[in-house]
Amino acid sequence: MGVYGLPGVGKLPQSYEPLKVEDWVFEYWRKNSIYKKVVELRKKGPKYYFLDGPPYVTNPIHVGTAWNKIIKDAILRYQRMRGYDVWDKPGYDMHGLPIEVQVEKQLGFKTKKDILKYGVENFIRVCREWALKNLKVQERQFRELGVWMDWENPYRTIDNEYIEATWLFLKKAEEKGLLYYGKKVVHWCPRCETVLAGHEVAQEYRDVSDPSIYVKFPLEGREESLLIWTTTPWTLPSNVAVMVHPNEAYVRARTEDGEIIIVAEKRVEAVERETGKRLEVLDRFMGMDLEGFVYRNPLEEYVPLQKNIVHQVVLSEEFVTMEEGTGLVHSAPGHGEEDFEVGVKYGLPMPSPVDDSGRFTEEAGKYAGLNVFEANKVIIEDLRRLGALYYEGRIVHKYPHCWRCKSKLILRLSEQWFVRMSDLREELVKEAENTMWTPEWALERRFIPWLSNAKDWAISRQRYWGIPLPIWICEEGHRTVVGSFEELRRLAIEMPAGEVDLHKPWIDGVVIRCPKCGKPAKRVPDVLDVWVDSGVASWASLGYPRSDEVFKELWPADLILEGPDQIRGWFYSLIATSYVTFGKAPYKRVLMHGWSLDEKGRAMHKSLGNVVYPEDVIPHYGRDALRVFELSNTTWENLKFSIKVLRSYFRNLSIIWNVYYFASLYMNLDGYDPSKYTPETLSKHLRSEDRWLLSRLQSIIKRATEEMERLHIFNALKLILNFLIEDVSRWYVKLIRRRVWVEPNDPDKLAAYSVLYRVLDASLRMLAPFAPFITEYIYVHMFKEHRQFESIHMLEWPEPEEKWVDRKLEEKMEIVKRIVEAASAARQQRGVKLRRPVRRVIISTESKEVVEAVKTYEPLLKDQVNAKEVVIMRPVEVEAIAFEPLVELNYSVAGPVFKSRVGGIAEALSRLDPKIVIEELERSGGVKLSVDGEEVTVSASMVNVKKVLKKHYSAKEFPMGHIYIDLTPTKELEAEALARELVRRIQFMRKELALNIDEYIDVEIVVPSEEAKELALSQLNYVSGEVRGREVKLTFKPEMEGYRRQWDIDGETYIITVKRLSPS
RNA sequence: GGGCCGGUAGCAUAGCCUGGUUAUUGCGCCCGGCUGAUAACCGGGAGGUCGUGGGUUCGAAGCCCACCCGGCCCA
Repeated sequence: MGVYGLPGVGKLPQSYEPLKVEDWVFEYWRKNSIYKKVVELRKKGPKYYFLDGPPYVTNPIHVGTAWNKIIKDAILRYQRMRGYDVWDKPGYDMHGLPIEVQVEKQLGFKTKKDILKYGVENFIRVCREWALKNLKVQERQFRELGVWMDWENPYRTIDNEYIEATWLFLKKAEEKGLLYYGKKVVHWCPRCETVLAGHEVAQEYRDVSDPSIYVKFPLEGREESLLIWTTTPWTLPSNVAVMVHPNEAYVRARTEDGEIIIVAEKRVEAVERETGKRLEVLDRFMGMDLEGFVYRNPLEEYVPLQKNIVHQVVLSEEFVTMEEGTGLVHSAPGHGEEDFEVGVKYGLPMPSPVDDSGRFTEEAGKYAGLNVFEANKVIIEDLRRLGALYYEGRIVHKYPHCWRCKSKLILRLSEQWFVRMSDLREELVKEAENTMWTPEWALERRFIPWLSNAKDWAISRQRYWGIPLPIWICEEGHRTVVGSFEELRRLAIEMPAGEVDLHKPWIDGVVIRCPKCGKPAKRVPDVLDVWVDSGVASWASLGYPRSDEVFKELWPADLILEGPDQIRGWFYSLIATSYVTFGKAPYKRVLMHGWSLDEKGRAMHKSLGNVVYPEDVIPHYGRDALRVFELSNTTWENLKFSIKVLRSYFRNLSIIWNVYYFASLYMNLDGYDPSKYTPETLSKHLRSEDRWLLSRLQSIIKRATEEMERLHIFNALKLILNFLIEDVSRWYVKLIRRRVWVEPNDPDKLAAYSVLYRVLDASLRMLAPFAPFITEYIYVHMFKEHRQFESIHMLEWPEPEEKWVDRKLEEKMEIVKRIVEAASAARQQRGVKLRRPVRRVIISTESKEVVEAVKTYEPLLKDQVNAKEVVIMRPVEVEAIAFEPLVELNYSVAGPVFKSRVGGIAEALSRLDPKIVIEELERSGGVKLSVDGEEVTVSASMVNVKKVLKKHYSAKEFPMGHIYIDLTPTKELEAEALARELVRRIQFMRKELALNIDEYIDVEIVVPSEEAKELALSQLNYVSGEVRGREVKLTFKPEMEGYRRQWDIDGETYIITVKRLSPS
């Protein structure tokens, strides 16, 4: 692409002010309907169905929610730049208990009865208003982040078409025989008075302190008792059995009180430890020997239902553990999931004498009317009085709570509607294996195990603000599941007047004719688990089944993308509903992102007060910095939200801004025309570093594209940022600075411009999906004139151009960088500034690569190390030039011979010219010295001859050799050094005067000495050229009027006066 | 109790799949430099039990085992 039109490059403001940039861009997008145009532009491209996971509309979004949508936005923008026609309908999850709870709180309700008093219709109206209000808040927040989705047309789970889509699922479940109404032990919230699904329960396990009691159940017709352990005394009135492990050893043991109890052998010690009571083991037998033993529940006299139950010992390998308790497990099938399974297996009775609000019913006799948790202590007291309590303690353990109202949950037998997911486990796993996940372990180690263990899905809730179950039941008990509104209309014999609203209470007014017997049928009162709502989104959001046009074209989704909580949430509910309905997974690809934590790595919680909202950071660093910070995080790892780190990304953006500002400044000044001067047209004038940068760009494009395709977007972003900052800003711009400072129309300069322009253009496009504001601003101000499009987001993601790839050149540059580093280290160790030119830099190496690299980049290297000459030598050659011999006395040999005179001899030796000493030694095997008037002869064995670096050399190692700098001073070098010092100070003063870059000045320099004057005079042309001086005078006394400053240069004082010429 | 992910300098991180010179980068700190992109930038330095312990190997940050800490999930 790239239809270049108008000449000239636009100019940017000097400093990056994110809020100004972003406000401007928002306004630009709005005024020019940019989003609509981008969508329109891609209409003909291949389809890309992205399915948005609907956020729950309770609270305003925080930086974690923001992260989710920002990742989505970056990927969608990328896909658009790749030419796809992206489906970007956002969604909102708007039903369910969380909203009901918040509304109840707002209205001051305590129980479900308050809702009935208030009126279901009114209550639902308030819930709807509440959801809509929050939707607006979230929508505004998402737009504020620069997220481009179809905000005008979101999918909402409360709309009639959407609701119908859930009906389809239930209809299919019914047709396939997967829907059933059954008794099951479920987690129940006594406050909300409804069942909760497994994934809802999972979210809220908290540490609580509960009783931990050991209870004796006397065996019928024997003297011993079974000892059981429980943390829920309130389930004892519902006990019907005790489970033991058939293949574990049990013992009869005498207690300190002389009673006999039965306990697992492996638990004896632990029980003794916890209760602090000794046990005397009498004999031992296997658990299976206990099967069928009958015992009495000590509470039977208080609890009428207990009287009709024959309590027995049953066997279970699965549920009896030797890890805790006594090895004998109290079993109440009405109040425990495992107990329930055993109850079914053995055909045990399943009392569950607890009502919806968690109070004991009449069946519980003495305890009727008591809240089960309050009943705990009453029951413990009763057991104590009856002599059945062996020990009472307390335990802190995890216990499930209601995820919305935080009440302690109870397990309770209840009749609910289920979808038989447990039958589909294997098929779901097979289907899931066909989907592609990033990271892979999320599929293999989290999702597949979850699917293989799928439980039947309790989809009914005894609540109000939800999708009413589309199930009607007639007097004969026949049930009809209605699959669409059309079908409902056909079957209805009574329908309320007014607008159709598939919520309660309107829908409850619909009476249908039973298709089986023709009798009237009424709807069951329950609503759907809200997870069904979002679960059907893959088709509901496409308007299916009311219309199948879009559905046929798009379904299944190309990508979904959510946090780890959705493995058993949405990732699951999507595939579950879809598999039941269509026998197929509704998505091809899943990207799982991490959890967002606070700076210290703790989860963000309202109660901890550590929640960060986008509004907290945007005013300081802007949206792009927030986005880039979040997008840089390894997507599937947790994001520690740190303002400090965010700030460093803001700085990165500032540097990038600076690069574009730099380019815009000079290109604009020179009227550079990027359509005329391109790397292709100036190919002959490209320097090695120009070709290097072009090659680097191709590598970056290639690798960034690969990373994007793998959904490793953080790697792509880091590559692009690093390229712009390290390669372009810190290296290339530094290299070309002098080239852009020459007068216009020099092809060498234009070549640099053409490369910089090419690189900045491609990089900006790659950065656009991540930082849409700053890139748009720069694009519109700097590049737009040469493009046919109004927005950078209408352009295409760059393609690598093979013709510019030169890996060798890139490798050679790495070597050059190492050399430059070593050279500046060598200067520094001798305190020689870079501004001071040196005679010669010698690179000592045996490596061919280094030789080639130096050859390729010689001018660059000379410039960067500021040397008159750069040469390569072999180590032996360097030795001859940069080293000189040094003769030292070998004390271990000379010491014993000369004793106390050794010090004087060493000194005398060091005063001699080493060359002569060596010659003498070679000739005669010894050298004569005169020490304190006495002549001594030092033999060859008494000295060490070494090679040391000459005084005027500094050396430093680099990975493939050594660098030697010849620092020998000369008049010319002195003069040049002084000139550069002067230039720098005059430039500084120009800057202080805020002169235009192209303005001319008069300069007067007061020099400290004749010598300095002479030096400066030889460089006067250079100085005036560099600082745009019309007239540059050297004097000994300040005379000229103007801006004056006194400077210290290497310990001498210079007074510089700068006079601005009247502006042209 | 079980599973998954993470643990690398004061802080934040790369490398781990596929073992191999002196462990990457940024922030901060110390010293120096540069200078018409400049509230930017460059060089040098200090700073590391690569969570701990064991194993495999000529060689382990990396592979294996156990444990500890953090986060998430399951029960």
